[in-house]
Amino acid sequence: MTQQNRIEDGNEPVTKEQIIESLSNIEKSAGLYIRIAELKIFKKLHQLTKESEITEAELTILRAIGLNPGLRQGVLADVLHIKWPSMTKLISSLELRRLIKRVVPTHNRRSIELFLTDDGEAMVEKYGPIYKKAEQDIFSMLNDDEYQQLETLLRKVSGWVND
Amino acid sequence: MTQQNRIEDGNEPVTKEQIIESLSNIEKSAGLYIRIAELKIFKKLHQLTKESEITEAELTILRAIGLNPGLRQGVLADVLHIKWPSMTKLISSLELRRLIKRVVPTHNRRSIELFLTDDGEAMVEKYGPIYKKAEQDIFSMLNDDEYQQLETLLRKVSGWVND
DNA sequence: TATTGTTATACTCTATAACTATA
DNA sequence: TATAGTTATAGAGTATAACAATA
Repeated sequence: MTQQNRIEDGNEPVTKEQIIESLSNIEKSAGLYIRIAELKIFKKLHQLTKESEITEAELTILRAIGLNPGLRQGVLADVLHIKWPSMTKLISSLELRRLIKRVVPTHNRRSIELFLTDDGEAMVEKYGPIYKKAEQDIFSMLNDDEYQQLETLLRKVSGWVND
Repeated sequence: MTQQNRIEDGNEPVTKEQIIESLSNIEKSAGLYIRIAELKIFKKLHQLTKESEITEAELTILRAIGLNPGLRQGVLADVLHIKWPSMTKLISSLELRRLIKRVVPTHNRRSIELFLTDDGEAMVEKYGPIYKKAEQDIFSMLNDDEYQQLETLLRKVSGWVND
């Protein structure tokens, strides 16, 4: 807070472009780009989230359950890199809103299987396309080929290489 | 985390691989992959951060200042998609630790220019390679060509296309 | 004893808005 | 009035550990 030595007048100010240019030149920095890209996506989605009844994370969970009825939440948490306590909260909230139901199977009463309710399915139907459109906007600067490449590379990096 | 293979009465349990497979089939989902990749990176870096005197975000800021002496923090905040109040905290912390100095130029006393101290430069020298090594690990499943492609594509997505 | 999930707590991040000061 | 940065406060997200119930 204390003022310091006022030296060197007449410096040209550093512009955004110069910073980007210089940071880009730090050897390998895909990690930095991923972070920036993620922040951009997050901003966009956050905007959407404020206007909708559901977040993108919740929608992903609903989709996963819809595609895999009977899914256990622990398994889903591991796949999506979400900690169990966080998943508990998310699932509880979704259940409160009647979007999913929990079923305790008789053969193993310590696990809980998840299913979509009709409302849950309707939610996926409704917001799926909206979030898809948002994603298309985010990646609109890539052509189809490039998008495909990016997807493939990111799948490798994320460890989701099941082909 | 590893056992899933007990196939019990009627419905077989859903495995991680099945979830990944099914989620992968949701048409366009690079956003999801970016998030997962980011989480992986974050985990790795967090590990490093706990053991070092500086976080990756701080190191990026130091690097940016080192490469652009006289940088203003508002400009840097915008480039890195960090809000001003957050940047204020980060910068204050770095100043307290004597890694940077703030200089108020005489020609515009409401702006503040940033410079690295010798300690700051030493910090970049010390931890730069460590974080670089971590990044190489994270992307080790890509060959050089693939890494290059990924970097180029992500730069486009992040809006850092200055070429 | 190991698995599956929950609760409680604390800590980091970030967002927002109101504020100071300079121009 | 606009710009540059700060402070204050509150909210979301996540981590950790301790806990309960089932196997």
